[in-house]
Amino acid sequence: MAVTIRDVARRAGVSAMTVSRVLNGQPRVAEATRRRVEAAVAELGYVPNSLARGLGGRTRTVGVIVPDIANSFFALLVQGLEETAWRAGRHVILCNTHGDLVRERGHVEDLLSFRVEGVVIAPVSDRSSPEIARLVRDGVPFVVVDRTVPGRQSDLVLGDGVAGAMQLVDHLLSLGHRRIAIVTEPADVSTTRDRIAGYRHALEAAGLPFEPALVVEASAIEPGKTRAAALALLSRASPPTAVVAINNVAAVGVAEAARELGVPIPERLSLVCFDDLVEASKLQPFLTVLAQPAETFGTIAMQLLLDRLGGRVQEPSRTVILPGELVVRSSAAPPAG
Amino acid sequence: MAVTIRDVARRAGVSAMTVSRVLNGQPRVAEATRRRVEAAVAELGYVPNSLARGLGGRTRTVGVIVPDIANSFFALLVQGLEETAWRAGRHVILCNTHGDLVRERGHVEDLLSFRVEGVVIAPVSDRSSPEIARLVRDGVPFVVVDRTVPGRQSDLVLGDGVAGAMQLVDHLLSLGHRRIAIVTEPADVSTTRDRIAGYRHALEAAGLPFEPALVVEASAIEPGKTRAAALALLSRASPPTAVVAINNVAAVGVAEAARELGVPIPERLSLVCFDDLVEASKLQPFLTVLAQPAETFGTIAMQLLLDRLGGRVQEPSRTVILPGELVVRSSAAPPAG
DNA sequence: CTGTTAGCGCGTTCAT
DNA sequence: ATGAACGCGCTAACAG
Repeated sequence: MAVTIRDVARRAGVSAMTVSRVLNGQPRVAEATRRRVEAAVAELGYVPNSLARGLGGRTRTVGVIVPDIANSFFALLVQGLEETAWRAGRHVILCNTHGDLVRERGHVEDLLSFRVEGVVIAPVSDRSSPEIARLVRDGVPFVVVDRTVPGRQSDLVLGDGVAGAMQLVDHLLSLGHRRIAIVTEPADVSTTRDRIAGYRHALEAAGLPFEPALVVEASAIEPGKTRAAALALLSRASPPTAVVAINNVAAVGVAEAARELGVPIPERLSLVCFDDLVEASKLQPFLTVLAQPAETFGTIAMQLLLDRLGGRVQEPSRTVILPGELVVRSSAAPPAG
Repeated sequence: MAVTIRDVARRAGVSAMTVSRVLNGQPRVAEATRRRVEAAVAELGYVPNSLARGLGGRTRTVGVIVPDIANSFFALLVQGLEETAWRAGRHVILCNTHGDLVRERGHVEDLLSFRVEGVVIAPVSDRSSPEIARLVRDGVPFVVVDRTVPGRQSDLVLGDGVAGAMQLVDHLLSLGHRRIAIVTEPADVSTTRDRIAGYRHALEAAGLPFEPALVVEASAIEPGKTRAAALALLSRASPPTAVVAINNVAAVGVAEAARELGVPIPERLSLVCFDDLVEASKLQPFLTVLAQPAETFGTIAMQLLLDRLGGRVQEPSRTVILPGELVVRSSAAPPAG
């Protein structure tokens, strides 16, 4: 069916070996022969079989595992990853876990079976550890992004959750807020813990108590949960005057709940969050955020992986912490009354 | 290095063939043998080599080519594609073209070289035709989404650009607008033409002239172009009272330009567009849009492809037109004065 | 029920 | 400068 290297060889009147040499740009081929082969390749529309190639050598393929490609943070991340991989002649096998550990495990196995040269993974949670272990065991280089996994040494690309949360909280404090809640995700994700830690630290540094009752758990996977949590939070007897949302999904949930309850933002509730909503912000600058360079997360993560594939790395592991940027818009204002 | 089927065979005291049979769940294997093999597989952490498998048979791999993964429409599309592929035991090789024909061509070749079983492509433009031809020639099944390509018969999943634009324009007309512009993209994309056609048709049906001067070309690839075009449009002596943006990117560009010029929306300019900005709309319901079921585009496109791979399709090609939904929010209002 | 043979398409020896 | 032979890991086809 498909045309093989032998078909090309026959057509050009040479051996398969010579065709292979031409294809791989090896030196010891007569110019005339090279031309004939190239002509044959073009005429036959020959495309080398990457599988056969990969069987013996490198597959020029990398795996990418993310929890939610529809989330703009991860979409941008993937964009950066794909772009960088492509520039290096690699292709990306994309795996979406939907935050499901079982699916993540399956995807790791599958990527292994495709003999990807490496993997970039934004793990589901701390419990992704066994999946990661699989990669270590098989000696497949990998880079972890956005969240860490306990007990695994690896290249890492992260945002600074502690510093970011502090900036956000400090901003709210400077506006005069004293009752600041945080709407989080499950604490088995390192990013969540870091951000909560920063939130707490900023509060305490300002001489304010850390009140566990103001830490409310939402979920990017179950949108209903976020809405319910936010609704409950805002309906309390003494609701917070400001909310730090742990990411854009949570922020959207809080905004929806506030609207539902007729609580205007920022007049009666200030709202800030991690991750910019790029399109929304251009449409109507509104949300005050700690913007993270999502696409850069991707380009750097892939670059770290490529470095390792190229064998030009001595360190056992490298960590890159990308600073976020506080972008002040109008969703946070001084508290009422 | 990696453990092979032979290692497993040795460990289980059987032949490679028997291991293969167990792995593929074939019937003619003694229960006891099966257990031993399964044990060996587990102990060795064996993962079958998909490349070797693919060399002889199916690769369980499909290619996905989109112009811009960072655009929420395509991110959702990809989400639908990946999810459906995964359910069918297939993996996705993701290719982002950035609207670049050269890159698209390269990607098609690469996907062919990986021997993907099929391809889902949102082509760059009409000029993607030769790339598509390549797929036809190699007999690789494919589905075209979101935009057509001239002269190519294939499965197709599209929105209804004509009807959608008519709904949008009718909405503006019903609000009393008579001077309605459309900010488009290059006309070598079928989707653009369809939407312009619908815009024109709705205008003429209302007895209004179609004025070429009110058709302004922007670009999702070059953001600067959109801004410049919108700026020029709104600065005219007699500017439009309403704008139909051909997609979310264009809408954002128009909103930015309006803000820059101090033109409030919807008070002095009504703005509507194709494609919802889901997060933005939940955050603050604002933009009146013709929402398209982006993720469904993906699930259906992949389903069409899988049907074809399964050989359970007789028709040479099938077309699915997905209706959009007019979602009225607050970015369009009756014209001033 | 299980093993042997052969070949998928390519690159890597080692010759010539 | 070019070619022949072998092997990568797996499975279909054919024994036994």
